[in-house]
Amino acid sequence: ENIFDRSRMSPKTPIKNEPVDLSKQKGCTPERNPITPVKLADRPQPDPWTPTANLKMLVSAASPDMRDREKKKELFRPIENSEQSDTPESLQYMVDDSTIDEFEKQRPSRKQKSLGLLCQKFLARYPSYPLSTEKTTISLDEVASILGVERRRIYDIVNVLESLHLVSRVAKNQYCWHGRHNLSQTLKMLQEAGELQYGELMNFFQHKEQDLECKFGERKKEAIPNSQEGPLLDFSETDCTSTSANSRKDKSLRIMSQKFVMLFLVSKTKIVTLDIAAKILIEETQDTVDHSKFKTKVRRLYDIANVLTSLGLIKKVHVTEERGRKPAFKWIGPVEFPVKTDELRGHSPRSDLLPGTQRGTCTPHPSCATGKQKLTRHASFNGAQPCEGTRRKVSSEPSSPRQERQDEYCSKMINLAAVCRQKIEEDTRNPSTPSSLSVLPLSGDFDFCVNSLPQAVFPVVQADVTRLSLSNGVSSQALHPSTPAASKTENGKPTQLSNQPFLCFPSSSLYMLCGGLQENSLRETPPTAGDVGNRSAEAQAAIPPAACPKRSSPKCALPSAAIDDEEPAAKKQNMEQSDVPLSLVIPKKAFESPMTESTPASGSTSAVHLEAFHLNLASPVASEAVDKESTKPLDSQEQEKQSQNKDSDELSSGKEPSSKENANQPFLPQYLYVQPAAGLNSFNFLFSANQAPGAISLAASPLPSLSVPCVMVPSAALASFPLVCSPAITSALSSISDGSFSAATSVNFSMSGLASPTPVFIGTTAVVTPRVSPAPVDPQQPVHPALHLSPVLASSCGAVKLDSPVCMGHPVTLLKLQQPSSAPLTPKNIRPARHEAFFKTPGSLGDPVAWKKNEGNQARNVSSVQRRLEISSTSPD
DNA sequence: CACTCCCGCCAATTA
DNA sequence: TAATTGGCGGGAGTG
Repeated sequence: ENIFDRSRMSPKTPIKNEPVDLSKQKGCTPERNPITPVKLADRPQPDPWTPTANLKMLVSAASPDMRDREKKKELFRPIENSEQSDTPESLQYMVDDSTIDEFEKQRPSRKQKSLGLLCQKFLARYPSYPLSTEKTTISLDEVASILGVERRRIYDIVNVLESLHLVSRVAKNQYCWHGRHNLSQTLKMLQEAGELQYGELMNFFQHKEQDLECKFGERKKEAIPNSQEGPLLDFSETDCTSTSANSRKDKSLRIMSQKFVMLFLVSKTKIVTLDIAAKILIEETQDTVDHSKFKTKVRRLYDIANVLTSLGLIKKVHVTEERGRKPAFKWIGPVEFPVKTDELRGHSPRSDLLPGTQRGTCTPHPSCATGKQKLTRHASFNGAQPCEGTRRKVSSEPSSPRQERQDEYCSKMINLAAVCRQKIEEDTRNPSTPSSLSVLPLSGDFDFCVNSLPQAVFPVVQADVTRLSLSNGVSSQALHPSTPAASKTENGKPTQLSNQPFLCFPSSSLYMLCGGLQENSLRETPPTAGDVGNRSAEAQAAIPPAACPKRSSPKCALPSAAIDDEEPAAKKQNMEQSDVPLSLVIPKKAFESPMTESTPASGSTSAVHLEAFHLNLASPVASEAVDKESTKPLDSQEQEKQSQNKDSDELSSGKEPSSKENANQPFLPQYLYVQPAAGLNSFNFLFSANQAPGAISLAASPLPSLSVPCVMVPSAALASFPLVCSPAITSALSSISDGSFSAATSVNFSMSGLASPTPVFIGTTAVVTPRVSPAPVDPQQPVHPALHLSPVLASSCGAVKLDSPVCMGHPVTLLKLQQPSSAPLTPKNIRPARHEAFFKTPGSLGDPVAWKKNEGNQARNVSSVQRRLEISSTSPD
């Protein structure tokens, strides 16, 4: 077919331009008709083709011509005419009608030009299972010319293939064809990553939102995983990548592709709707909600889907949901992979992944590959590991297993986040307000916020968690006395507070993210504690400075009340100190009851979910932690630091900000709050901006980062509100909820009214310890555990204030807080630098090492997830 | 009209 | 600086 087309087309114009021109020309082209007779089949019947055969044909035929043509295109255009004219066309031209029709046919219909088809052609050129020994190099230029397409299109294909390790980039314009040998491994990795992440979420969701689940469940699940996935992938693979280009690549098709695939692998149904996937991806990316972004994401997903379809991994289907029929894709590729994890992590993954990529260049790769590299890479590694680095990071290779672990944790975190987002999104959608996120005026900021949150938070969190025990908690404190945390603690809030992890609230759909705001630091908090921290916060803030305010305002609402009350003073102080944890919340009361209540009463589902969640997390975490530790000592440290930072940040940010003054408050914590409008099924998330930083810090391991403190609240519950986290409480909590949790404890939250519903609370920090504890030493491990969620009931106390008002109202609000304060909080180890960089903006930092990554990531915010991941990974020192 | 998604501008990166 | 990559979104093709 192609050939035909080519013959016709190619002669004329190579590719693009033609359409229009062609039309005219086409008229001319008639000649082709003669020629094309064959063509008939071409367009219309894509399927039929045999990829290879056609390809070959095309190639053979086209290649020569095509190449030239493309290049010539422009030239040709003019020429085309001539050419065409040359041919009988002119005559035909006359003929027009008939000819024209043919043209049309011939004319490359859109379908013919589709990326999927192009991909098939591309794939046809290479053996699915090339001899392991030999490597086939692919020249982009050559392929482009052969296939008669713009190079740009080839990039689209190659990027997706690269994400699956079917090819790897060797050098400029040069890719190495690996074939599908590694595909299963790659898929395993992705699946694992996805599962880890989303698994928890899944459970969580499932329990709670069964309803949603029905429809959404899958989605959510998927979504969750996705989010995680992204990161995971990123981490593992990205590490390198991230380093180099956080910015662009984060959003890259490559990453999106991996995430997308992860979703499928995670999904029970194996069906992923585009919208869900888009949402998920956006989340990760942080982008947000904008409709435009959504559209863009969808476009990209189509691009990816076309390639995956060509690979025979998915097929288009339609899913009928509430809203109606939605386009979706079903996974038709392999579902089970034998070794998955082990291999992946152990070696196979890498080998597979890497290998695939191949970069033989990077011998070192493995090491490099590992997540950390990125981080380190930046700084130290760059030089050291050129391999990948040189490459571009290739993208994602799955590099190291370790990373994966981290990733897992992270992913979990992420998943949660993702879930939240999804919910949010859903809510938004459903509800009247489509884009909840967008809702916030902050959009820009918003993005940041979001990004930051997720990214920073999650990743960070994980790392921390794993390594540190969440936040603060235990590990950090215990483990790292030296850490800032302690100091903070003194201030008033225990370190733990600062750490705070997550809170999950049952009901409604709010999402709050809290971050420390720069402002805080600015304003009030003098950087005392940790300049760095502050800075970091600032940095973050900086990025979106504008945003901050915005957010703050919105958010303010929420927490503010509660926060204000409590915190104000304390908070500020804390902030200064750096802590501030989640004061937002409130709650002392909560403590008490919460735990208990939560567990039992609360409920219900949510509680359960949470718990489950915890469990899940914990286990993985722990393992990961261990692994990581073993593997990466650095990371752990970093993580710790991060965690600390986070904690502090979180805490600080958490509270205050929101409530009161939002933006400017002394410290505003940054929160990201999202309300789901509609029905949210809800989750509410509360993140503290602070965390992000922390998270960032984590970077060390790519993964890790659960530490982030987040609070998720179910929308429903929100109404009541509830949650608060107070450091103090934490302890209580810990005891209450799970043991695990308690230890860490930092988290506290109380839910007020909601109790019943299910407030869930997840605290990273606190929890950690206990379970993990064993490994206390390694903070990391503990950390994971930390994540646990503990459901808490909140009493209605203070918490309510916070949220309810504000939160509830808006569909979504994100606040980004940067919270500098936090940094201060836990200054610990954290390197200031990072934070700064981290926060700062992307560019600014120049920091060395970690920064880079972090910065990059952050800077970009955009790509939130990835970056986060990256960031986290970065940490290493 | 909605869904797809091609096309290619142009920014980010790299050489 | 030039070339390579690749994000992004307009807007056209398709149903």
